[in-house]
Amino acid sequence: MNVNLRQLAKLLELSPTTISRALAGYSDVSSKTRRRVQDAAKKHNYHPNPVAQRLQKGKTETIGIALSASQNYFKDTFFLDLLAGISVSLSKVGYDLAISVAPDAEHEIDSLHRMVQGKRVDGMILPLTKAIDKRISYLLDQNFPFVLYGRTEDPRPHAFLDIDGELAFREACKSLIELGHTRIALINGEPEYMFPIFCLEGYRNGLKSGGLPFDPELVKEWRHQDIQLSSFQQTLALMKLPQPPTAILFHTETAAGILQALKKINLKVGEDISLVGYDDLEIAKTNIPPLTVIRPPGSNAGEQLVGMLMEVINGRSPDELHKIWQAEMVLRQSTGTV
Amino acid sequence: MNVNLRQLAKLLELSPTTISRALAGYSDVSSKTRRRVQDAAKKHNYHPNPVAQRLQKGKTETIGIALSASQNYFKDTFFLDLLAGISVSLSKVGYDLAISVAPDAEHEIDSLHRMVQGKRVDGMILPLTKAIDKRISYLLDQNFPFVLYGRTEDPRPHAFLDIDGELAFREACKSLIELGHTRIALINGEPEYMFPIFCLEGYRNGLKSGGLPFDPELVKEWRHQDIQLSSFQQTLALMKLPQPPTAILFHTETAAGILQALKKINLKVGEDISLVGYDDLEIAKTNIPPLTVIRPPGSNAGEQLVGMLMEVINGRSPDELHKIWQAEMVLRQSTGTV
DNA sequence: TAAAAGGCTCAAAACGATTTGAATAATATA
DNA sequence: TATATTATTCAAATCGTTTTGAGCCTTTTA
Repeated sequence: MNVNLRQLAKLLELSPTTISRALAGYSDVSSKTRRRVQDAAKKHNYHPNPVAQRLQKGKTETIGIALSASQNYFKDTFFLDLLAGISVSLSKVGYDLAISVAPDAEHEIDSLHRMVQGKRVDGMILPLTKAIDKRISYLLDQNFPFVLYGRTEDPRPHAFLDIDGELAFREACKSLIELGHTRIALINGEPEYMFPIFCLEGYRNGLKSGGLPFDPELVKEWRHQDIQLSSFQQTLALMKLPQPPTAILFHTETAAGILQALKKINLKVGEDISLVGYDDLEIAKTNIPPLTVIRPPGSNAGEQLVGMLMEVINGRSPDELHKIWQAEMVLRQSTGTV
Repeated sequence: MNVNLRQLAKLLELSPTTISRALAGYSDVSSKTRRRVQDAAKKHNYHPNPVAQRLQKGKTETIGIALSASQNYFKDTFFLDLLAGISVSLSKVGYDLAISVAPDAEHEIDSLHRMVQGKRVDGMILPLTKAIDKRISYLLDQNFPFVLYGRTEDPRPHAFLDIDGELAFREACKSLIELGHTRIALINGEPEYMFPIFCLEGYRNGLKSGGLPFDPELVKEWRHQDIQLSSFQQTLALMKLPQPPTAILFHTETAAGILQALKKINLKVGEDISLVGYDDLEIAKTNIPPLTVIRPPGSNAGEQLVGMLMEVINGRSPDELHKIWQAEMVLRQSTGTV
């Protein structure tokens, strides 16, 4: 059905060289010939075979994303939106997206290795970074192009895009202090991941700038194996303290558990207790009352990551490829004065 | 760093042919030579370049999965588990998984087309099937290998794996009838998708076998753009009926909205009203009370799909490649007698 | 008018594997 | 001993592109 380069060349009584160069836009093809080639290509539905192109160019024109099924805190649309952004940006530059999902944390490196060592991709995108992340050290050791969505503690230069969690939680904390809150709790993610580390830092800085003491009792963690259950339990634990908090900072993926706990002990959100979540998931908008959140700039992270990765692949030094985006507060009815 | 076939051949003073055949396990290589080749391959970290193999073999050794970002009802772990199953099974047979996420429904076909027409994959896996599905007709028109996770109305033969939604909802309905319920509601997905169609059918059959009339007022639909909001509203609408239901069948992804609505009107789950959800998501286990659900056989769907697709790719007629799996009921505390 | 400069086009050599068909060496058969 | 078999190995062709380096016409320039 589909013609290849040689056949098209024969049809037009031209050499494969000329066809290839005409379609690739080289200036040493006369515009008459180019037109003729383009028309014929369209008519006969000619598309260069990507596998052959890859072999010749020595590039796979594929980038990889490695996930672990245990990282199940990709909630709601977040993950698919990111993937869509990456996917669309890649197809614009003719690249494919290969995805490898390890069944568990132990196989993370194996699947990375398969992609990298097996020359299946030209570069990698890594979301959900940890402070100490084997995947990242592996890629750095191999000197393989990659870009992180998130940060890590490895000091070697590398490209990354991240949301400023410190700023986000600092500002959220400040705004609660301005409303008069003095007992502000944080229900944080696991400190194994990098993002919660910044959240905690922002929270502490916010307290400090408002002249409030840091009370370790007011900081709890949820587990990502059972997000809702752990956040439910931690909320109950917080409210049982001798001096319970009047406001809670948290990650919106835990909202269902937190809200359930507050309901159980009959606390009215926005009146008895103030809530500020990070990330503007559906639950934040549809809950009654709707939740005040910190909204990360969402839609074009994928595009940005792809752009940065392309630069790394093309040899740009990753030292310069750092981006930190700011989130903004969206005030709704879950916050109020004390 | 990495050697290629020719270099390894030179190193061993053998021809590339012999190396290739030795590693591929041909019987016409002496076992002495084979051993020597294998050792050298390991020592020099030789891996055949997959791109070159693909060109020569005329296969991409890649299979594709096409999603749309608007299909945001991949909830929780369901999607990543499926992907993990697919990913692991594919890597066992040396295949890669290419993923393409269209930014919206309009671009679904474009991204499919890019994979198929551009010869980027050998076959496709399509989840979330619709009754009338452009993607499926496209693939059938092109006579391109694929397997569905779900069913469709297109009568042309094709391979699929599905969960028996009719049976699931029929049994759930029956069990509620046995508990004495006579007003049983269904909050269903959009009938554009195939699965809800079967759910409705099972619901009707369940009612019929229990001798109950079908009341259209008791059937509502949620929208997948705003799952929780729409299910919340539909639940309220149901309970405002002159004769409100005493039990609700639904899809567990809508549980948050439904539970919120019931709480708003102060109905006690498991006492004032019985609930049965389809799918055993985290919320079903952590809710108070935990929800009775219909649990689909989850873990190895990906493996099954890959196996079926490989058969289709290898020329097996898709007529025989149909699998329908049964779900089982898990009784918890959200169901009770009237 | 001869030489230099452009404009176009193409043959051949990659890219890195697999496969086909033939050649060689070793062994068995007549 | 000569011939047929069998066991190994390899040279060359192939997959479908891109790129390099020439080559042939025209057109300018001196």
